[in-house]
Amino acid sequence: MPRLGREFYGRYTPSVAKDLLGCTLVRVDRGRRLSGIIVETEAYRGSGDPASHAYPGRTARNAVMFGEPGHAYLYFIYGFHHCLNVTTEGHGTPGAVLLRAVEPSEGADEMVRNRGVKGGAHIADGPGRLTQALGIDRRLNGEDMVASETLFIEEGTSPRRIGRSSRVGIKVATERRWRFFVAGSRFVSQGRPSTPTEPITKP
DNA sequence: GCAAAGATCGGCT
DNA sequence: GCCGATCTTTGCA
Repeated sequence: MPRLGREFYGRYTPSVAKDLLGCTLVRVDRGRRLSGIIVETEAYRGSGDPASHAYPGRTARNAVMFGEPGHAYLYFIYGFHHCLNVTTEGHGTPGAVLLRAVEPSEGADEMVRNRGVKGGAHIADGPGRLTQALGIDRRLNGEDMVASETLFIEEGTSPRRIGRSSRVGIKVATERRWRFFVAGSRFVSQGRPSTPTEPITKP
């Protein structure tokens, strides 16, 4: 499948987050292709979104969010985990979509090894698990996912039923339901409510 | 300089 | 369900 282009990412962030469901995240690690179908995302914007890293303004860490859409924004959290985002919007408006879970596709055996846990469950259902499974860390911060040979996203088929909820792990702006997931998928990180899709309204 | 909080995970009760 | 691990970034003195 062709990969997503700049124009896909350069849109209203919650729309990008929703449209990424069903697309394939690809990581080429030491010559091997690892991939998974995106089943859960969250949208983060800038001013007006207190839950976003970009809310207080541009800093050294969040600079990528203020740049060109389609780049990887990676940060280290809780002393243990990396989180992978793709930047959105552009033209001075910060935005990023947090990739929270994928359904393992190519190279699932290596993902299990990367995770280093027993059993086949919980391979990439959570932002920290996802990056560990695919061998992604901060060295890829700023990577241009439109042109990169090692980290990019390919087109896919939009899932039939999409659920949405408040974002996970935040304490502010919980009224915004900017977490999107494939309804009924057992690969999402938590909760499988059968919430129907609603139109996305701009603030 | 220093203190505090953080878009989490895994193990244990 | 609760708790501890571990470290980066940021804000304020």
